[in-house]
Amino acid sequence: VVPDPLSGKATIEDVARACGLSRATVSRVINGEARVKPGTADKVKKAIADLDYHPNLHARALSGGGGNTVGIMLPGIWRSYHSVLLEGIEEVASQEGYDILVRTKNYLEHAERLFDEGRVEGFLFRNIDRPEEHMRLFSRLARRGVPFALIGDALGDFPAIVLDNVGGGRMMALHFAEHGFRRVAFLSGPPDHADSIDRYLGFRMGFEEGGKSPEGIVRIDGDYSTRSGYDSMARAWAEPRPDAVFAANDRMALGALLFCQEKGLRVPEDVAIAGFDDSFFSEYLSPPLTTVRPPVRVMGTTAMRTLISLLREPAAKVGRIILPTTLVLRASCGCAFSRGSASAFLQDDFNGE
Amino acid sequence: VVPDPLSGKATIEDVARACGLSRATVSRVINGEARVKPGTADKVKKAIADLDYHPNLHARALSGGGGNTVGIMLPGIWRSYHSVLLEGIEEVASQEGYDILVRTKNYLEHAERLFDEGRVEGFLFRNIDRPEEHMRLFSRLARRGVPFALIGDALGDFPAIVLDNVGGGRMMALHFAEHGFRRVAFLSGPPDHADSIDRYLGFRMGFEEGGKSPEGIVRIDGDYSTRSGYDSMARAWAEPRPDAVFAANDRMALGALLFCQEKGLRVPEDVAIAGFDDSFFSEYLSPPLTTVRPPVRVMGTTAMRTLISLLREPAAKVGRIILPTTLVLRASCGCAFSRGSASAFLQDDFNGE
DNA sequence: CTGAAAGCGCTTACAG
DNA sequence: CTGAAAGCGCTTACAG
Repeated sequence: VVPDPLSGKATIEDVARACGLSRATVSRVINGEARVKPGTADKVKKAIADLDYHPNLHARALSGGGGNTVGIMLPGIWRSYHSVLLEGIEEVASQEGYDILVRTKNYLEHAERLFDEGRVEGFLFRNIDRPEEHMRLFSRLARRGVPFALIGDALGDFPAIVLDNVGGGRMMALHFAEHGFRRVAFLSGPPDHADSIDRYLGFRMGFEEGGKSPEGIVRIDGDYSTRSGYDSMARAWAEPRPDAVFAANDRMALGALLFCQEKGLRVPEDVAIAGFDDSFFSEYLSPPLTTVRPPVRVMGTTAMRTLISLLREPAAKVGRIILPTTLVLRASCGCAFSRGSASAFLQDDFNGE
Repeated sequence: VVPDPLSGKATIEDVARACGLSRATVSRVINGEARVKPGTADKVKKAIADLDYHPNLHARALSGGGGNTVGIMLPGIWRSYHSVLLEGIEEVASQEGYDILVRTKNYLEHAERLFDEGRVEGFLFRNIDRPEEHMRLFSRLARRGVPFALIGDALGDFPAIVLDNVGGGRMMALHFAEHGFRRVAFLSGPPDHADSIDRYLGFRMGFEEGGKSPEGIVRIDGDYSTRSGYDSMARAWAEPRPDAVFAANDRMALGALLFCQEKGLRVPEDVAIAGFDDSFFSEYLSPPLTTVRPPVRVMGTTAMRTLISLLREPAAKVGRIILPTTLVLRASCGCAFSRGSASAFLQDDFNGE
């Protein structure tokens, strides 16, 4: 009675017939309902295996079963960061029986449609720019009761998985203090950007905690770009010279590094430099960049877990979940790892690309 | 008559009622069928807009409309490569009205289920390892008539979008010849790996074409790993010394570079080095690595176009599509770009991470 | 514990 | 050009 697997797929009707039961009973077995006689369930399971039966998603979803699909909206530019995030998300999704629909472009225009069409039941957003437009979308979704969570940047008070920026800044300051740096420049992002502000606050806090006077800190506003890191470094490099520079992100740290290269300043001998993000390029710079690493993969798993709990309990109140960062010490702060990456590459059989 | 958008979604029935027509007619308008009176169509469209109606995917798919979703199966380790690929794929998918289901892990086990459940109608695979298992899966899918295409590595004679490895090797050889290199080492991947073989063949071809004797080429087999690049370079660095080294991939080129660093050899003064892939780290090495760049984004768009044509015409015969590569000249081959990346970073407002 | 039946929201011959 | 009706493959009260 095994049907030709080539000719169409088996349906629940085929299974029911094969074991002499009704579709309803088969359905109950599939969905793991309690009230089915064990012997009956076994017969059904056998028939399912024999026929290589797979319940049709669309029929299930149509009749109220739910599509078990979520939309993951990522901006395209995140590259490796976004791949790691996706891995974390997928790991949890897979465990919980969800599939993932991904969009990296124009998701602002498509998100609602995906939901309206019944294609996805909820969303994870990694929003980074255009806060007003995101805010509008999120408000609409919230009003309609669509489950979603944000990754990375909080906006409004929607459920969000964010970084402990204060803690990251603090750790870096404590490390700077250990190195004995007294005069430091903080190359800030946009002065009104929450992440940058928190990194700065944490940095001040840690610096004092490390026994240094916060008077030794100069803050220079920028805009996160490599260019602005370069420019801010140029401004920072005035009398009295800083011992070290902490940039609000790695791109700005790279800009600062380029300035030093151009001026013939040695890093870390003349000035130490550190960043934030542990961007993919940071370990390849010369010297390799000391930085703060976000727990990217964990952000993914946490976000997906949060979304799933929201899917199951839409009324649940979820606020902000704050994830701790890690200090990554490389040569640019003066730690003796200079070009040590070489041996690491060889040992791990470095999996570049 | 505008229903509260909060309370459930409008159905085709709502639209039909709103304009006093039948569901069939509304359906025809939605699907752009010809035989509908223009005036009627307009009324329907207005009602659709008024009610903010979106056809339910599952109902559509169930009644034969097709789910317009494809599965993209990528190995997790590709990082930035895989993001760019996805962008290309998504661009075309979006234009053609398809959505994308992504899996980066365990897709070998899940691919068939995704199809069996009706979740996806076809696949794009970026397979890189375990050829036997992939081969088994692909054969089964082909037997069942499931549309799919491979990206990057061809396997069997399934539809595949591949790189012009011969052409890439040839371009590098021609460039080496211009530099006047006469003795060169080719650091090969596994001796039976098609990509590596083609890169080698192209290289020989180009070297001769450039007026140099292929006798000057030494080939050393490896396995693509950084470690093996290091070891092969150690073997290559024997009398008579090579002027230049071409590695079958950037990871091996990195290994070669590490060997040189350790031995105090200057690159490119003592020996030039080039790779293949333009891996994300290649431009950050010191010196930045000369390499061959695959058209990653175009591979994505081409793959998706191919899949869509297969979806529409399952019987169509699609073979291998070979895409050209680009030579990327940086400092490691002796071109005067030494550390020139700096200015490039600043000009483009380098979008790292 | 099990089954008959209604219904999910569409599409598509079949009539007219 | 348009509509009534069947059907896609499930789930889920409702009976028993």
